[in-house]
Amino acid sequence: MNSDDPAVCCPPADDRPDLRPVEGDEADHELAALAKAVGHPARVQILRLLSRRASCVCGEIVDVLPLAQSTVSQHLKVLKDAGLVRGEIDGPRTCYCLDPRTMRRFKALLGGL
Amino acid sequence: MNSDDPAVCCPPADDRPDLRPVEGDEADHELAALAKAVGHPARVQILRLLSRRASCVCGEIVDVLPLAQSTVSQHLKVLKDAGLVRGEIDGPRTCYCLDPRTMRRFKALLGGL
DNA sequence: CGAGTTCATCGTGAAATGACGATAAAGCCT
DNA sequence: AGGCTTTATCGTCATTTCACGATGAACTCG
Repeated sequence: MNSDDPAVCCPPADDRPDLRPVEGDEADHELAALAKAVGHPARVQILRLLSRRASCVCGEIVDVLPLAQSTVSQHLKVLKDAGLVRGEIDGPRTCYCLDPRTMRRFKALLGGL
Repeated sequence: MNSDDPAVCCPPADDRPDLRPVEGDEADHELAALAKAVGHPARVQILRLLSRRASCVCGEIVDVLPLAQSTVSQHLKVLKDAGLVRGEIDGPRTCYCLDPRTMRRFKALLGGL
């Protein structure tokens, strides 16, 4: 097997179109949930960090943010539950990256109003 | 004076460019605050309502949403404090409308990541 | 003036959020 | 195996949010 993947956690990009509507009750709740997840400065910082480094970071986030490790982990969970971020276990650590599909969806929903 | 303005509350559109950066600590907090304001289904519904009707609504929002009047007023205050919505007193009622400038800013900030 | 609207604000209680330290789980290295 | 690192989860506490009814302020109209 090719054991020389340094940080293979981010999916290889998904360009399939998203056919879900950007209006209606469903879309409203979806948008609210995504916005809520982003509605905290620390989480915005995490997202920006992940968008900068194409490569996925893990515990470096803890070093950058002025927060306790458990707090950062909580924020990562919020982002992961919202689908904005993916986490892949890589040995003893976890590798995080943006989910570009959900990011696009968020922008589309916001654009819908 | 021209007293025949039916609902003159929305500003006449502002096309001036927004020169503020879309990155950095300031932008992070700005984005978080905007997202937080949008992070509730009722508030998304209000925004959508206002984006539909070019004309500004006021207490019609209360009729549409399944919430008490005071609750709707609270949500409107959140949106207003975030700058996403403008309210103009028009006689005994208040006329609300989107602030397209802030909406654009929100989309620009989100686009920045 | 006085009654009736319309909306904002206050006070309150239940629930969610944000932060932390402590602890547990899972993997690496010698 | 044993120790070390890394991360997730738990329990807790303080704060914020959400929803409501009640009250108050401002305006219109008879």
